[in-house]
Amino acid sequence: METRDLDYLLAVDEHGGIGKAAEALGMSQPALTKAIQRVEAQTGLALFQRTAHGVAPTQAGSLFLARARRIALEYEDALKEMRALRSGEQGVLSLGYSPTVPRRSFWAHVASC
Amino acid sequence: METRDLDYLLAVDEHGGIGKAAEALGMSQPALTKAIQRVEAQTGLALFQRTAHGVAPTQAGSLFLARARRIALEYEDALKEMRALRSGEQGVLSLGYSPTVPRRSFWAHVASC
DNA sequence: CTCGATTACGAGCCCCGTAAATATG
DNA sequence: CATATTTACGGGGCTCGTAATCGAG
Repeated sequence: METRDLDYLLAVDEHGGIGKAAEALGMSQPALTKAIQRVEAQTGLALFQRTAHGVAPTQAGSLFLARARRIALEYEDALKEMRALRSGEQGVLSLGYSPTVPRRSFWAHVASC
Repeated sequence: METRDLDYLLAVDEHGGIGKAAEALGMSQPALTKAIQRVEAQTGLALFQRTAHGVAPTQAGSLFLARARRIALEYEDALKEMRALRSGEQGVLSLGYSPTVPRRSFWAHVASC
């Protein structure tokens, strides 16, 4: 499964239709149709019910969409964290302690950072 | 990003080396090398430090691995839930209530399921 | 009638395998 | 020395676009 597929699912759910979602995603309707079918094949269940005015999540679809939202968010968070590390906004603070170092000079050193 | 890539990362971390991980994954070592580089390109950071005896996670790598573990688990959980739904082990229980239905016959009906 | 599904075709990309040479700690 | 990286080559699969047609609520 690709993270892109999660966005596809969420877009279809948001727009309530494959055609509209495809337009919003900047892709063709047949491509998105196939993408959704791909995911449904991987889960082994119909995730959307096709109606005359578009699509609506099935019960299984609702459950999977909830998980998809969660996973998509955590993936984005992971990338954000990496971006933060990259731009130096955030770092990993490591504190080492050795009994041979006087506590006073240790904290003085920390403070000077 | 593909979920497969998460497994690649975790395997490399587990085995402490790209060569060994590649063997465990049943793929070639150059392919896994490129896969890791792919992920590192997407995160914009080096996730593993190359040593003489294999590789070790960098600080950024440790952070990303933790998130990767979490996401991989949640993805598996999502698939498991779908599998459970599919095989009827689990379902979505919906209870509807209408004042016009006598409570006694309602519960009698539920019990008969 | 509206929207999704399907078909057919092809283009392009991506991932991987193999094999050998190179770099690094 | 062991391990990872790089290079070159090719195969295979997957994803998408287009265009047109079919199917169903």
